[in-house]
Amino acid sequence: MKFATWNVNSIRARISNVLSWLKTANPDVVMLQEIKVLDEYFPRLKIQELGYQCAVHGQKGYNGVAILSNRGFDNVLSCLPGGEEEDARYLEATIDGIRVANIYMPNGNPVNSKKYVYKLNWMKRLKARAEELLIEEMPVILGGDYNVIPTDDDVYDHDALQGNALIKPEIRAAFREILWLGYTNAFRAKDHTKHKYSYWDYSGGAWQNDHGFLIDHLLLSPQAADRLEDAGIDITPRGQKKASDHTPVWCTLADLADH
DNA sequence: ATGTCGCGCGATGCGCGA
Repeated sequence: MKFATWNVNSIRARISNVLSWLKTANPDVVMLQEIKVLDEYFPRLKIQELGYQCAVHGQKGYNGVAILSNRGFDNVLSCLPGGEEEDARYLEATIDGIRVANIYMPNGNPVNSKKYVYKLNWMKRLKARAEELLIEEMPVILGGDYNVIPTDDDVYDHDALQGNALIKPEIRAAFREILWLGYTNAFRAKDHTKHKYSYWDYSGGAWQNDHGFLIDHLLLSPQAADRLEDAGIDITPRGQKKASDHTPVWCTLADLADH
């Protein structure tokens, strides 16, 4: 069973790229971030034509998350518990016995602003939810755009990002706190190659020069990690016309029947 | 020749967020 996370930077601007990638990559579940659209304008039909159902938590102009599934959904939850819902950044559903949480973490820049405090608080709430999800001992995937570069080897030049919320030690520490609950970073469990990225800025020739960051992650609970078969980053969509600035990160879990 | 993109607003550019 193949899972992917992809910040598409507007689903309406990216629909051709997304449909094309679904056909090529054939994922079972896709977590989309920054769909930037109200639920009623989400291009459901085109996606349904490829055999996916859509759970959507949209917002006008900014943010917004959706989950695509070719195996349906149960128990959809569209707010991260433990605080006021300010933005559409969270969506959770059960798919084939796996609890899937789609995360669009606040960016947090500039530091020492309300936005930075908001990010730290959001991370605390996510940690609490991540801990709660472990209690039932079902497989859990926390996937999405974390806006966290976990180590200096996950960015082309950490000096260039000094003072940026994506690499702040306390942000990294908050990310590690979630991992230490017992979650495994799927990509890093399968690939230790340094300087592998999921995001390249549109400006300054970042893509052409491979000046990227690794900020999109799939975190697996122990029961999900036990079923991890493979994981990777599919950089092809980033090189295509009218690309998102992010590219899909994916993993495959063994089906229960094969396990 | 140029070099970021997408959005809303409500205009045919600008400011914002990323």
